[in-house]
Amino acid sequence: MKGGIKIVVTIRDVAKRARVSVSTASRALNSSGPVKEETKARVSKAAKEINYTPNAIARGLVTRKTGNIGFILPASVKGGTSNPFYSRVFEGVEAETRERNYHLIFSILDENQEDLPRMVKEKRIDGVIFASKVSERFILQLEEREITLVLVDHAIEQGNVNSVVIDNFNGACKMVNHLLELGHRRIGFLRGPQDRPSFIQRFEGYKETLKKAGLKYDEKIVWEADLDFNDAYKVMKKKIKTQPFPTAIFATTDIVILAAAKIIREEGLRIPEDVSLAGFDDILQAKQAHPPLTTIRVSKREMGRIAARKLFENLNGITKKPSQTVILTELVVRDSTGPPKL
Amino acid sequence: MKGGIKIVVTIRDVAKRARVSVSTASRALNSSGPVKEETKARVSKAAKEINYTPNAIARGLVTRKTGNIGFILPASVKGGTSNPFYSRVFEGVEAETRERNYHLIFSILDENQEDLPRMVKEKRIDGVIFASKVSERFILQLEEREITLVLVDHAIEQGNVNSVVIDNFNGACKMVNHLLELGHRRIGFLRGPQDRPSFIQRFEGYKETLKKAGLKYDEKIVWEADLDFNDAYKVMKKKIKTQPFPTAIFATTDIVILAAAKIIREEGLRIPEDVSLAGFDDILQAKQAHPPLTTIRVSKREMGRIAARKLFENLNGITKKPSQTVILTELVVRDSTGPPKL
DNA sequence: ATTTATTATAGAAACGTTTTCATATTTTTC
DNA sequence: GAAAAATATGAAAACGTTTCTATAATAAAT
Repeated sequence: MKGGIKIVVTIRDVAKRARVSVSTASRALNSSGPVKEETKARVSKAAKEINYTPNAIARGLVTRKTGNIGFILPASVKGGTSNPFYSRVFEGVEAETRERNYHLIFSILDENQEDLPRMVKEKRIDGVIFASKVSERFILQLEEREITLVLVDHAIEQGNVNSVVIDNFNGACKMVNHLLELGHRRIGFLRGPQDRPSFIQRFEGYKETLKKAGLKYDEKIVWEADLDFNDAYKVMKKKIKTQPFPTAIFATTDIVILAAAKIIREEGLRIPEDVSLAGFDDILQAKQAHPPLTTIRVSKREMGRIAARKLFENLNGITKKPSQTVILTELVVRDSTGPPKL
Repeated sequence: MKGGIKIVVTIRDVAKRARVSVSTASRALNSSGPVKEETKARVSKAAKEINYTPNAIARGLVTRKTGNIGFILPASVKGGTSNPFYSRVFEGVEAETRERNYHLIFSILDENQEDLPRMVKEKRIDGVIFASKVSERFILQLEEREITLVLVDHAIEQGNVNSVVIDNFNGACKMVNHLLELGHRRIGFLRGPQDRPSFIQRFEGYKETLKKAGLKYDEKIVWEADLDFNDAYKVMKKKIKTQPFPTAIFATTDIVILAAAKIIREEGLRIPEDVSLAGFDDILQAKQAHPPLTTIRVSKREMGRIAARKLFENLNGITKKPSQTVILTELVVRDSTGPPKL
């Protein structure tokens, strides 16, 4: 075995050993057609004895299924693989994929790339999960090729596309209500780039809730930051002098509020005594922070699982028409919010 | 095109259109054999016109190369996909993989699984990168199948295995020296599980440096914690009462020292005035923490890139014999360390 | 006991490439 | 200008499966 001759065990060897034809061996192994119990046993035994494993490539060629699915993350997502939100979504996808005996190809996509990723063009995958923003042109191209697609944390206006999205609007409402109940009347909002539906919705939730409470919307305390720590830090550094300063700040994202927390503490202000801070997503660090962060919990892992499940249901023809699943949120009150100073 | 008839463009179509045989078409497209400039141009043109993309599966069947590589993370790694260390390593692997036009299959491996992962058995990959701990039996099985392998953040005693490891020992020495220079004489160590070479080496670095400085090793202030936030938090909660308490604590990992920081702050102690804190790895959160963490920087992304590069060099026959690459570290002094109180 | 239906098996084609081998064409050499 | 060498092309085999079709063996029905 070690002696230089490379031995590749094929189904042909199994067939020979079990003294059946290749086709029966195949049928026996996959239970894909009639075969006598006795021979079936004989084939399985033979396969086990010579340690046979089917070659996925060869199989894929004829079945036109690869057993792989793709997970694509746009290059614009801050933090890439290390992004605390999407890495958890990915975790869910991975778990579901593994349980179903599929394999998972991961890829980062440059958005202004004209063409479909090679992954799909070369037919390496059966379906694909797309996280975050995708261009419509892209989706159209996928549809044309009849590649099953699921969007996660993003929905597309027109068209029937599978998607798993967050109930962003109500999540934001919950948080603002929480702050209102604590007695805050001057609540700032640190919003993300407004080119993504999720962030727009969160902002809408903020505005709407203020309005309902009869409070006027003050754009002096609505600031915009990119969704990474450094940028948010810079933005807050500029805005920290705003007068009158809000008694509470709510941010589109935990990351962003964490950056705010840093600068606020550096300025000698106390959280929540001087200013309450609230985030969205409930990433791991929210709980670990000091003080632990009040936030809106999103089941990121679950989102991934659901997206994957949706994909598999489509692949296996269980479902045919695309659907949108909305993930509900939960208010998690920790120590970064409290009543305002009098 | 939309009308139900599924059109699959194959090399046969290209050949027909360019009025050459399939074999010349193949040669032309891949520059894999002699073909007249003129016909080559004709073939390329034809291919472009009908929008031909080679089917990777079919190609893989004959070339016995898939163009995929695997990245495997043991299930025991805390945080899985979200682990702040390995997710960055993965990022490096991904980047390198993409640049080389390979694809990346990600998988989590249950360690006490007897058998090789399906990914390799079914020949879906050309080579594999293994992060963290791997069982020797596993490596042997891979060698037997002649699957190229690179270990990252782990080395194996016996045998010639490609690996990329950290200079853990010297990294730890640097940090302890830094603390000594600040004037600390009672330095605690929060170590990780001692079943992994990396963590043993870091611990050795700690002990050795103390010894060289003529300080005695006090096991009362050497504590062991699992490498996740919660466990470290629990451990520290128990040990916080230790008397006399160290004036500085060094931990195997940033995560662990971050957990320690939390409980220390909750106990009303100040960092670094009352106790200096130092970590290892320089994960993103180290810089973002309050106060920012003094730590040992490891180029995680670079580790991933190097590992991948090593793999590709082996796959392409550029290098034949396995080698070990040691990644050097760098002391990063931030605000969590300072001179001890008198 | 014969026909009919059912179940088992085998042979061959197909999947879309690359590669080997043989043949045809062109170029070089003497 | 013929022989030799180099270059260009095409036909067919191969990669390892699954699946289709045809035939053989068995069971059920008359």
